[in-house]
Amino acid sequence: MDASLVRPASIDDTDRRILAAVAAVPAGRVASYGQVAALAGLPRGARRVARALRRAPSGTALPWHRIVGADGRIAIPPGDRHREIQIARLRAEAVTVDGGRVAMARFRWRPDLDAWLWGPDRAAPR
DNA sequence: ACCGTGACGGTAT
DNA sequence: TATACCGCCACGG
Repeated sequence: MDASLVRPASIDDTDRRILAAVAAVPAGRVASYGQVAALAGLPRGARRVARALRRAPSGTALPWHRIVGADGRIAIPPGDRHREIQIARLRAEAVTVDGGRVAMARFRWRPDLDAWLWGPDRAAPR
């Protein structure tokens, strides 16, 4: 058997770490591509994160919509329907999106702060 | 192997 | 705050 048929080279272990990091972002908060990369152990892997999400199946349960640019911008280019989907999903979680961007000072995920406010293993507040 | 491109990011202006 | 550059990394022609 060709392992590539079961575990395509297009989705390696690095991608798995990236997806795991994305899955860790709680509802109502957002993380930047670079932040996710750092969590996945890829200091300069922001673009790698973007690639992983771009390739993820559109029906995935992954909270990919919680990932935005470091400055809060919705990074998906206009014209791609996923851009509107992301905005709608964020708003559904009470995350404000103005002028195509999220106020990072208010919605950026801070794992340490959440732990301090709510304790471990608990969803973040809005 | 070369080169353009991008769901990026940090710095300078 | 916005724009311009440039470094970075992987992909595809």
